[in-house]
Amino acid sequence: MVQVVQTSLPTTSSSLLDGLNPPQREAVLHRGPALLIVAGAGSGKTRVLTHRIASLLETREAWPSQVLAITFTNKAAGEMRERVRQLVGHASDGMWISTFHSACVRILRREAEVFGYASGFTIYDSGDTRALLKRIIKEHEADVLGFSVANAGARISKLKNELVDAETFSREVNLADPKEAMFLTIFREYTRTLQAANAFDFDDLIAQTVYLFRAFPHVAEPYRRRFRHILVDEYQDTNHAQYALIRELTKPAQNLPGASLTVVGDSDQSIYAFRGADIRNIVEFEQDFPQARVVLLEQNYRSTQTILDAANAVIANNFDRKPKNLFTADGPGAKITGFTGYSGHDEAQFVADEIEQLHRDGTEYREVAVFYRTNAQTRALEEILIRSAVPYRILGGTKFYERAEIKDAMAYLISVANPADALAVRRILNTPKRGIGPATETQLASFAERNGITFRAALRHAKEIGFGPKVAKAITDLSDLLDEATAMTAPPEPDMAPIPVFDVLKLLMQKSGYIDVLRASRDPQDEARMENVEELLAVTKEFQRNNPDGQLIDFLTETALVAAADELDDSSGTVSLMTLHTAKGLEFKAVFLTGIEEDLLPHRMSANEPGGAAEERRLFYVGITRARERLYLSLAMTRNSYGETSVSAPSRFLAEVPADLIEWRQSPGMTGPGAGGRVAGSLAWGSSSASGAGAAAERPKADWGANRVTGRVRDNGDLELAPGDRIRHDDFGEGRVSAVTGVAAKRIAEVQFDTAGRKRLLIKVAPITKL
DNA sequence: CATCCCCTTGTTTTT
DNA sequence: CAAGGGGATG
Repeated sequence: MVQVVQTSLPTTSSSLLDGLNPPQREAVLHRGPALLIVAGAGSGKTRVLTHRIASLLETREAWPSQVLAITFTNKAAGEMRERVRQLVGHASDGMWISTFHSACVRILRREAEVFGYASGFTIYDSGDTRALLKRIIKEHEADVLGFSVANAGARISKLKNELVDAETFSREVNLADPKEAMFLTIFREYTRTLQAANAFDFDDLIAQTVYLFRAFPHVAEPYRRRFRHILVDEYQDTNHAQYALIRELTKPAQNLPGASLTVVGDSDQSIYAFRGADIRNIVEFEQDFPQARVVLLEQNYRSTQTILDAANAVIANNFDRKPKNLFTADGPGAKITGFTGYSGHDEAQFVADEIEQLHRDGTEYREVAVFYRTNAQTRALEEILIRSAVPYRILGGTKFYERAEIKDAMAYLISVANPADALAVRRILNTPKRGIGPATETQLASFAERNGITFRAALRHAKEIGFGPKVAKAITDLSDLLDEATAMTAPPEPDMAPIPVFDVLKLLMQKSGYIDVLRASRDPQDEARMENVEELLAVTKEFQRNNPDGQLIDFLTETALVAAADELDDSSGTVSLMTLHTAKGLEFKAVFLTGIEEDLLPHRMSANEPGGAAEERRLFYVGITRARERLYLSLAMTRNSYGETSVSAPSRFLAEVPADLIEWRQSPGMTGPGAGGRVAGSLAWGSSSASGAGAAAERPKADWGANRVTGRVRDNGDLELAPGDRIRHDDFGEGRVSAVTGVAAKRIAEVQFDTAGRKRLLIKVAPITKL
């Protein structure tokens, strides 16, 4: 096919192509309806995408406003915007560079009225969804049929990602099956409640946008006309709803061909099947878009060849994939370090010690990351990192916005922004305690239902319902407070500027008595809660600084859509801990992959599912390819879970890493007789590990025997230590203090142990005694 | 209506 | 081992 368009346009300047390899250049320069960039890990895809956008602008093929770029996380979006700005200056401001979810919220807020929603809708997070489902399941006693919040929620989510809503489902369901009938009831009620609350859950954001475009073509039309160039990153992780959205947006508009679509992805990094990601979206891209061009990026600019060799060898075990081989022009680099601990704590101690070694050798803490398969594994790591005085940060996990006090504060704001949201109002009804119990709540709810008004509105009628004077006053006070806050956000005079979110939240927290209750409490945990509320206030201030015109609803949108990886602060001088899933798209100089054991990686829940093991292998692959220079693989012989210690076995994936790439500090084969007793027999290895075990056997056993670590935590109060003091450590034996740094609770002793080497210990919590 | 205590229950990843 | 629910008590 002749690309007439291309030759008639000015060409992209050489500066945009400088330093790009031939396939990268092709990916920047190709013009046509559809382009698939198969980008292996670390192959410079962000560079290609940003240069492609800059090229489109430079040749005047596109206005900034015609560009829609979709990334996986807000952090990635911010990064891309920044890099585009460096290339084209403030022209980047007019582009939409965001996640699927943010883009859809933006569209929905604009168009909500078209299909019966108000623009101030609430976004329900997984916690809200859980609470709602819990209530519905309890109400219908659905638990006796085997329904749980988890399984019902997962199923609803799955259906929504397939664009099946409750009514569509009702047409295909077999009502003779009581379980199916019950599920339909749950699904319907869940949908109905969300609708009544003027709320969308995460899945709705995508699915409802698709529905909106399909049901109201005149709404879709302006978006189709506007976005002429659509670019989607991490395409391998799109689900059906997201795919459908892209299809809707790339449909021809009146007198206009469909937008040009560029997708970037790597099917070897598809790790979100559980969330509905459909690997077929990328595998069948060429059938979907018959005129598609495919460009392959295989040269890696991130990792050493050793790391790439390991990654290539592991992923080669997945069948039905297109062969792909990552390579680098840089050297082989250091070998991969392997370590087998006796326990999760022992493994964690290895990680802590090794991080300290890296740090002494000049690697900054923020260049180091520790990955794991499940959040539960953070416990042991945290304990030891604290004790070893290694500064760290956990991404994801119990997130800031999931803490009860933060959810409370947010519920106050939501009650103001979206009075239809009964869940939010009910949450704050008796928080802080004002003597309004479940009975009162039920009465309010039924009053609202009888009179066809919202729960929020029912609060204004407390006197008519006939509560006692105390209860009625409590309700009226709350209602008045919410009214006062509402008036602040939506001033009666149109030319008056709305009051900043900070002041609204402060008013709500003060007048509701929330802050007073926390302050008066003797519970030490409430002190932390107080600090969290203050931190949230600081967040609102920061928000106002970044968005001078930002409304309450914008603040709520932003906070509802923060992802784990968004929290990563590159300037922080701390080690990053995160799950393998969160690690996608990131890179670090040194990476620790922990818990490389059967039942953990691959996880036992997915090992038996069809395609499960392959996806877990991709997860391992993603982890490996995050490392630039140093990669560590560790596992433990025993692991504590649910109060019990169980024996674990090395992951099948470990044997897929060529043995000559790993230098075992302590291999699974070595943790045998004398150390782990009978356990060793169950850890028998394939032949591939034999040489690894041999190489590491040079180290004296006593050395790592001293590294066995227990999981107790203690408090030494203000034990005084000075250089020269002799101490005894429960795990490391005796040693001499060589230095003391830090102050108060953060004093750190550097100790030269007689057998266990040099360690840094947080004096307050380390299991030590002065001799 | 609030608080305390016992019991059950659950074991993956998340926008 | 944890958190969360349910029941009994103040």
